[in-house]
Amino acid sequence: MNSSLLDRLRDRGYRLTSQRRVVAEVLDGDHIHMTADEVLEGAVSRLPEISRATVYNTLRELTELGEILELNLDGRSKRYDPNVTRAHHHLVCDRCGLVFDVQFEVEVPSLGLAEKHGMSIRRSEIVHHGTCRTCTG
Amino acid sequence: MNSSLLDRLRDRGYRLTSQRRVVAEVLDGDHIHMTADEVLEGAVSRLPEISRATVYNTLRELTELGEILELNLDGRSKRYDPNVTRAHHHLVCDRCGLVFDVQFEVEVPSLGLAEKHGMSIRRSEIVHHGTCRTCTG
DNA sequence: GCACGACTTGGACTGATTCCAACTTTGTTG
DNA sequence: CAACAAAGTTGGAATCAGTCCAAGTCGTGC
Repeated sequence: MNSSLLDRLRDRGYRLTSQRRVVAEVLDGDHIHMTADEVLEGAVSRLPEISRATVYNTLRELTELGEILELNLDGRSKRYDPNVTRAHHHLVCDRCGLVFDVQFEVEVPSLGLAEKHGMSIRRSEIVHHGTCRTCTG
Repeated sequence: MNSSLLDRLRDRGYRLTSQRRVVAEVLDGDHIHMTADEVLEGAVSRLPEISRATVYNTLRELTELGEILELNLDGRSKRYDPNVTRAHHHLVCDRCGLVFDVQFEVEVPSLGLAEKHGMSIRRSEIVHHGTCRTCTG
């Protein structure tokens, strides 16, 4: 999954730098919703000289390519979700920012023409907001 | 609707200040999704000496009381939606931040126990991401 | 009308993210 | 394999949204 991501990058004319390799490596996994800072932290532990700017650049590129999803779940940091293939909902604790995936077999119904207001829709997401067990106390 | 919002505030022990009145007034409407800055701008035009901090305070209070919804649609500013009674989706342009309401008669299916991961869910939202006509160019 | 506590204020501060100009590296070409 | 150009990286400055705070103001109940 990860090597093929790097392949796809190269095929699209992106250079394979050690930085991109490391970021891809850090993001690998299934129920991952890391902030840019967490990605940086993981990247630094593998490649100490990597910079914050590069992590942000790479996350933007991967998002634009559709390889990861950029999530604005709470109003704090964006989170990045490498699971773009299996549709799923997100469950967010509004207090601490904790995120769970929900594999829920209900499709978001697609919109009719009138409802689209002339927009082209790229993706639809379902987010459940609440409070996690720890924060409920 | 607006006077009753002020009534509800007073009933809960909040003082009726001119600032709160003005913010409530600015937020009144049906398909409104203003940023804090836009609320401030509207408030200043009615009460020039109102401060940014007060607008933020009031928006937080109204959100906590459930009188408005706080939306994190794009990664930029939060937006505030006074329509809390009629369930609806949001349609967001990821380029310019434009928001439309979609009155769509499909409920978000509620989650089973296992899927809640021990969380208590307060609200569920559906967001459609895309590009608006202007930004598609 | 007074007093008390709730509310407001502006300016400093924080956290997240973007920008930038100089430097480095990759992939290509001869 | 050496050299080159373009793409990528860097760290630090800058921006943007939002929060915090101590001092001053004002709504409300008596």
